[in-house]
Amino acid sequence: MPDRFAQKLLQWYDSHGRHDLPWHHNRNAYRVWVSEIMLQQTQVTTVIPYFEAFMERFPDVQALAEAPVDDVLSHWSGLGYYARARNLQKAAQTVVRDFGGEFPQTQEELESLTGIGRSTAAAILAQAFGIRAAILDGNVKRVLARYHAIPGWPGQTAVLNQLWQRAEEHTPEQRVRNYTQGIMDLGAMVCTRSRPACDSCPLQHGCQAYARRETSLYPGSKPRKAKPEKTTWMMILQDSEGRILLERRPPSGVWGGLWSLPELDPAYGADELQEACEQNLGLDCGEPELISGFRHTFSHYHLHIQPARLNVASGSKSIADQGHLKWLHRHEALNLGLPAPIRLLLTKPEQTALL
DNA sequence: AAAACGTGGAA
DNA sequence: TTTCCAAGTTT
Repeated sequence: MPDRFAQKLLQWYDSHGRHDLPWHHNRNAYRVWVSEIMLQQTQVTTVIPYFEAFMERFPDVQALAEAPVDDVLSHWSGLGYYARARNLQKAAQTVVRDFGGEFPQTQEELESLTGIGRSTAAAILAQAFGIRAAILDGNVKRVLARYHAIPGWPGQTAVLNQLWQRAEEHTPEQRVRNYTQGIMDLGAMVCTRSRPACDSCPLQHGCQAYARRETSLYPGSKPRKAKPEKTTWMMILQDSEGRILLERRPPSGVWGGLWSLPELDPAYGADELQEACEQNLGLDCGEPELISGFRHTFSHYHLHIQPARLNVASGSKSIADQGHLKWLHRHEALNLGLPAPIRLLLTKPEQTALL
């Protein structure tokens, strides 16, 4: 019995798939690569404006490799998973230095570039070079888990291995570019997470989950865990010129590499805030003004952010623009790749007055 | 193997 | 309001 899976999918793609996304134009390995990295765990509609601006500023791998890292991060600000941006530039430098500015065309070499894993490498091979390679993103996982009624949560290695095997089986020799785009489109537009449009699905015949009317059971859901609650101080330090102090965050950890308001351990307590601030930053600070905090929810925990505003004597400018600290005016600060919640703090109308 | 890594939209 | 999860990879 011949496998009609790819054939039916390609037929559907020709009339119903997405043929007009920004990275489909002027297609080359660089544009495909950047789009694939941006699209990791990120929806298409979110990525599009970032992709356009990024390509305007960094039109090729050379431009990206040579750019200041702050420039790269600022173009990523608000997109999340900032390690992607740092890895992207590092990989660009590798491509320029080790591959003569041309992207390699093997799975192994692509995966050697930081930020490129199995699925992204395959996507680049298929999309940019038309080389047969199986992808397995969230869309494909959902389509295959349903089509073959594969039980369990894809986060489990055993489940993931079955999905990869099916992905490899179905990937055709011909038209891989359209096939990989098509199966993602099907997952995004027809085989959706909730209320899939099975009546207009080209793979309805043969779909095990549909045959049992159990599409909602696949893929299995992630076991839920309670999110830990964390607390932190965010200091708004302002000098007599109205400038605020920013610090560069360490490369690992949340908002890695971005500039943010200086953060202080909540263990200090509100009463020790001034002293702790002076001690940590080496400044003469005034009395802290506590501002009502807010809770920010991350993937794995809740963060209670407690802002505090301090006026800093302009005499204590010795640390200005040294190391990881920087005095900036508000309009300059917004262009430095500030993480979204902090940008929120700086720009929300009801909170702007704080600065 | 499991946790960490972000943000915005949908349910 | 809270949870889930979306074109995953790294540690």
